[in-house]
Amino acid sequence: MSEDRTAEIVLSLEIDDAALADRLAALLGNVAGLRLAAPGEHAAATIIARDPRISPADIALTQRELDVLALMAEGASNKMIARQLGISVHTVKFHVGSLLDKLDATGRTDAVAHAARRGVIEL
Amino acid sequence: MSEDRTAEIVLSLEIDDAALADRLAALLGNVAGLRLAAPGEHAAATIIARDPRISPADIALTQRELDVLALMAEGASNKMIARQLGISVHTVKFHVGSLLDKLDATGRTDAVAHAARRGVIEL
DNA sequence: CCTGGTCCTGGCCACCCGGCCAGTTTCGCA
DNA sequence: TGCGAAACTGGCCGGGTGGCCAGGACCAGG
Repeated sequence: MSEDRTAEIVLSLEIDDAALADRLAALLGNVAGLRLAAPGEHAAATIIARDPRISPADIALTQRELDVLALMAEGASNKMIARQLGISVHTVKFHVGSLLDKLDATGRTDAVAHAARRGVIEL
Repeated sequence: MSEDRTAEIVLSLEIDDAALADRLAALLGNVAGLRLAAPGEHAAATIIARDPRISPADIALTQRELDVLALMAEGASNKMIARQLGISVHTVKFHVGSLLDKLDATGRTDAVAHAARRGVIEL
């Protein structure tokens, strides 16, 4: 294998908070067996800390809306969703309409993108 | 400020490679000033290492297809994309068709989801 | 020179989507 | 015991979507 288990583990940092980044860099710089990545260098793992103020509001979606949303993210049509959930196409469209409303989206593609951005669903 | 610069930094791990996770946990466990998060505990930062085998192949998309894809991810309709790029709706549909083909998607929503999963676009 | 790839355009058509109207049941909460 | 929220269903319809056919222009490489 190309993996050398004696090699240093290379870590890259993606941290919004500069103070936190400095503290982490200082701490990790003294640990034997791992190393911070040089700019552009491929890292085995990345340490991420995003500004939490960006995504505080998780939208209030009902269970059924979450079901529909998940299938939408899989690219399923209203008809397929209806079959999958054992409900009529009209009901699916009803839930999709609610989702477009709550997610402030103009269409199902936009809805999935918004939901993914806000962490409501995982792609 | 609410930040206590003497407190430990809490890190959580999201690593697909179990061996790598073990090595990192062992290394970081002995570092004074930081600590690994308990399950469910809020962490100041997250160490992420996704299985690279999942997204090795960045699909070969033409520049125009990337343009169309980006606008699709914004929820734009074919008509809006056409206006935005200064081309006809037919041409947009042509590129969308190519995208559906290359991304192995059944529809525009699926295409955006696949593209996001493979890192072709950023939501 | 000719082939292949990309980009562009047109028409046609079945189907899907989203918004509108209307109604039902079930449930928990005041 | 009402009352609203959630879930579900129906019909209707304009516009959007995706698949198919066809074509032309441009440019790099064989």
